Amino acid sequence: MPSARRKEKDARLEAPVDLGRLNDSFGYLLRRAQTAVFQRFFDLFAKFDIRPAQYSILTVIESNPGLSQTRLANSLGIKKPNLVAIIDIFEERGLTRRESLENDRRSHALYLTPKGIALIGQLHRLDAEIDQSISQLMNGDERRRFCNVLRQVTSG
Amino acid sequence: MPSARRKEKDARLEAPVDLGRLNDSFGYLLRRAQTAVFQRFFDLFAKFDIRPAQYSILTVIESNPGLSQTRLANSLGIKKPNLVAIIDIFEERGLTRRESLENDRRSHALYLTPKGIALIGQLHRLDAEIDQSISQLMNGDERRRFCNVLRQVTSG
DNA sequence: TATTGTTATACTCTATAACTATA
DNA sequence: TATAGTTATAGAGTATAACAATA
Repeated sequence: MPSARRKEKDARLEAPVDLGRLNDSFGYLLRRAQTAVFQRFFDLFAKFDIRPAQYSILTVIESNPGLSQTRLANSLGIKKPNLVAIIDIFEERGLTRRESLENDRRSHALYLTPKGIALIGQLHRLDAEIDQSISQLMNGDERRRFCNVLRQVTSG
Repeated sequence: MPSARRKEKDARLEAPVDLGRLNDSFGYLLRRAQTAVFQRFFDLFAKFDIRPAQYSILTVIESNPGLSQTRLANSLGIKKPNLVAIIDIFEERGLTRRESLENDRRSHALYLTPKGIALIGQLHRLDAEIDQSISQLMNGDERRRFCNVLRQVTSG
């Protein structure tokens, strides 16, 4: 296909489609925005071989050293069975360790290793970078308001 | 386990976990909010055996009668191959139809059937219901601002 | 040579039931 | 009898390569 026609065709292909009611559907807008932000996380974290969910898990272990897998899973809305393989991989990579408790030997206390602590510091910087690129679209008051709205939406 | 201890244990299990930096991560808050809203869509649409992605597809066909599968897929950020089975199911259920084009017989023009039109009307009402429950957390100006921010985040 | 719709396929994410060892 | 962690497994959702028909 000649380049002129090619361009014409591309334009038609990318011509605006009317999204109709979706344009004003909070649920749809939220979905698309979340997907876009996730993609940025994915790309930025790729060089550390860390995915968004893994980042959130390391962050919670960092802030709550010694917590159990059940509490960790509940806090992030992850099912316990799906956490096992993730923690296994962290241990293989030397990022976290499971410590046995003397008073309840069913439970494991989770901790970051020094290597894990070093990594999460780098990841936080990337997270903050993404956050800043979004935050610049708003002023400080708006950002606080929107974060609160998002928290309210999440909890009920 | 006695009921008193049971309660004690539940409290400990549900005790607040510090999410650390995630508490101020727009990406994380967006993710959790989107998941929560999706769950509401999922539950509300269940009685029509329609999932959120299916709702968005029907909506775009409604607003752009005769568009092709490629344009439909591009507009919603869906890969073409993943659209095929969805449209097949719509046809089996008598919600949409593919019409052959005389000038380009590779392409199919998509249309809602009368049954599809009736259904999408009901779905829009449910979508509006969810939307209203979220919108009441803000005033009108905030909602418009927030939607604009979400659109900006989505487009880059 | 390029594009539309399609098939096949693989990978991730998520969800549930059931097991084990402890309590 | 109940709980923590685990295993196995099944279902969505999503991604890519490659094909046939058509342009």
